[in-house]
Amino acid sequence: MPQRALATRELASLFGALAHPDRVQLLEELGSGEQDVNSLAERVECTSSRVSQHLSQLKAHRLVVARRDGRHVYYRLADDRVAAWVLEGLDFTEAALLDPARMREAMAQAREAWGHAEENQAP
Amino acid sequence: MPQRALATRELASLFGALAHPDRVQLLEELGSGEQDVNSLAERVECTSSRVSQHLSQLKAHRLVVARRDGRHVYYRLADDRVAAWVLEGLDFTEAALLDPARMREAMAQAREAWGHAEENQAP
DNA sequence: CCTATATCTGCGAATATGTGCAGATGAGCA
DNA sequence: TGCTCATCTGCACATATTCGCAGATATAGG
Repeated sequence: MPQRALATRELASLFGALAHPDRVQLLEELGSGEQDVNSLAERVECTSSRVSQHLSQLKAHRLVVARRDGRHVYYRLADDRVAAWVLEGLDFTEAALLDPARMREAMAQAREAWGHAEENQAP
Repeated sequence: MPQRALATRELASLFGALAHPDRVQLLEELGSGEQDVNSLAERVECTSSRVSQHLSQLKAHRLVVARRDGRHVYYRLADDRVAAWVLEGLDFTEAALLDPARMREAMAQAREAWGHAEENQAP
């Protein structure tokens, strides 16, 4: 049954489109309503060029849709169900972070990525 | 609020762990019960070495847990809720594949990956 | 037409991920 | 102990992603 294999492959591809902190954050931001590229760029603190590229990926996977108004392009979540499903993952991750080992690991990776230390939560 | 940023980063990392067809298929296979590495290797048609590596990644993200029995290591889904959440994505993907454009694209990628043509569905 | 703003795209370098293979580890059995 | 099977790990190479930047397109207003 190639149909099932195709769906598996497609699902992995969808996960790939979500496998970047900026893109996850973009979906989070769009959860509270549509925004244009520049606003989003300020929120996630990176160039509008990169945000545009990220949004292209999300759009290619039907996660967001674009609407042009004048010189601005406003993006919003394409499908509430899919968006809810994606953001539901945040619950799992927050729960997972309650595990001290995983929390330490996540913080270590975050430090490495951000280049500075965060305040400690629990000793 | 670094807590939210950590969760975002962690969620992206989780998506990264799922962003491979073999790993998605492994979770699908484990949905019907625990299996050892060799059985899984036969199912996904790749070496046990690679399957072992994939399972390590899934285990690092608490998606599966391992149980040793003699010389065999049996893996199973770690959390039914998370597993259900992951596999719920298959519904969205299958629905997305009903879109002709995306279906063609997915089939093109699949052909490229598998190195041979599948039968056509609709002209 | 020309300029300015907003967004998108192309390109090369840095980085991450996947792959295959050789060999290590661990468990059972003679 | 030595042998074998099942699984895991380390290393080198191939491939894919990300990043920053330079420049292309699109739109509004003079």
